[in-house]
Amino acid sequence: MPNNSYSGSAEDDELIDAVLAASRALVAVAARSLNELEEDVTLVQYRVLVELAARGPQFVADLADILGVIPSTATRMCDRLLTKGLITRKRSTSDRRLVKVSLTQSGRNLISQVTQKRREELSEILSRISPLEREPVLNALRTFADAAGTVPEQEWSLGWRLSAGPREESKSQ
Amino acid sequence: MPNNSYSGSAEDDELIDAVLAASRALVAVAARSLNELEEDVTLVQYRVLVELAARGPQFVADLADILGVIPSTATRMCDRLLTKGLITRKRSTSDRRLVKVSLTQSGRNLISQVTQKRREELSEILSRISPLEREPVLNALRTFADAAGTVPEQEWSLGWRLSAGPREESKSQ
DNA sequence: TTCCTATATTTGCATATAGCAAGTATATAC
DNA sequence: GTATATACTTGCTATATGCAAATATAGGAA
Repeated sequence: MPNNSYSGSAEDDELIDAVLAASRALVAVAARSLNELEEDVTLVQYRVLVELAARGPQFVADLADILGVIPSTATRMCDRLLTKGLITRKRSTSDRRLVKVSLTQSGRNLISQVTQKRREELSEILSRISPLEREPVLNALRTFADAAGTVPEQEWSLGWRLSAGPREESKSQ
Repeated sequence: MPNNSYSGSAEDDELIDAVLAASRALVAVAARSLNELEEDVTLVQYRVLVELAARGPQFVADLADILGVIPSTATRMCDRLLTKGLITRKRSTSDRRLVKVSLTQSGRNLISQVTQKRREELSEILSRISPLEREPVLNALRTFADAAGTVPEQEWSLGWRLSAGPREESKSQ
């Protein structure tokens, strides 16, 4: 073993599988929470709302940066959210080139509903982990995230999309 | 604390953040590994190749099931991968309705390259976790994944897409 | 055999997502 | 006051996706 840095192999694969499985589960949770609404929103659109909720109103270019997409994509994302009444667009008076994007009350409501649903589902999952293990699990996840977390925000454009197609009223799946 | 089942709140959010951060990091790793190839493949397309590599040649309908999409989507995914020379399509002689999809050598090579790159990056990350913690971290991730793992494969269509747009030769990011 | 039905895949159509390039409006610098 | 830079939008193209309809084939019934 010439390398002084860790260079596992089978263990790497196990780690990949473990994190992917965890992430998969979480995405599924988010997706289910979203699907249970009447409002028809994709996961990508939902993330836009989440960022607006977390950071407050943003200009289009900033929003694009946050999402890791180019401005034109952000513009069109906003077009769709505007149509759905989840955001508003307002041109700045001080600099009329800027357009500020804000959540509507409807958008905020949607966030709360999804958050609530997700919290319930998460509790479900956590209740299946023995109380003694909860804290260690959480710490371990943080340790991993920290070690890996040197990742610029841009780089995850992300891995959210569950359905890009037209509405899926039917929840046929 | 009236509830007998766990019903954390701030902790739920921390857990969500931890897992999402971890998953984000991993997706970024996969994406970087993919971007460093000359071959121009999206993460969604890559996943098709991965499943074919793991399970061997598949019929279109089975592939669709595995990926959690409807058959028409699988067909068109195959169209694109065929164009790129990464898979072959062959109509079954015993039942001429069936089409078997297989990896080409080129497709297999791509998988190995990405796997190699990913392994290197993962080792990078693991080397930043103290050796003593590695095992616990891995176990914790598995514990979480197991607890959450009641998720039907279909439900994660997944959360892979990093770029759906046209090629990104420029790697400008 | 012929016809009906079930199955496997493909194709047409619509929408969302995404990048690039060109266009528009506005601000700032010289 | 013109040139340049900035912020956003629009046109174009490609990927990803679902639904519905079309196509081809298989299998069973009359």
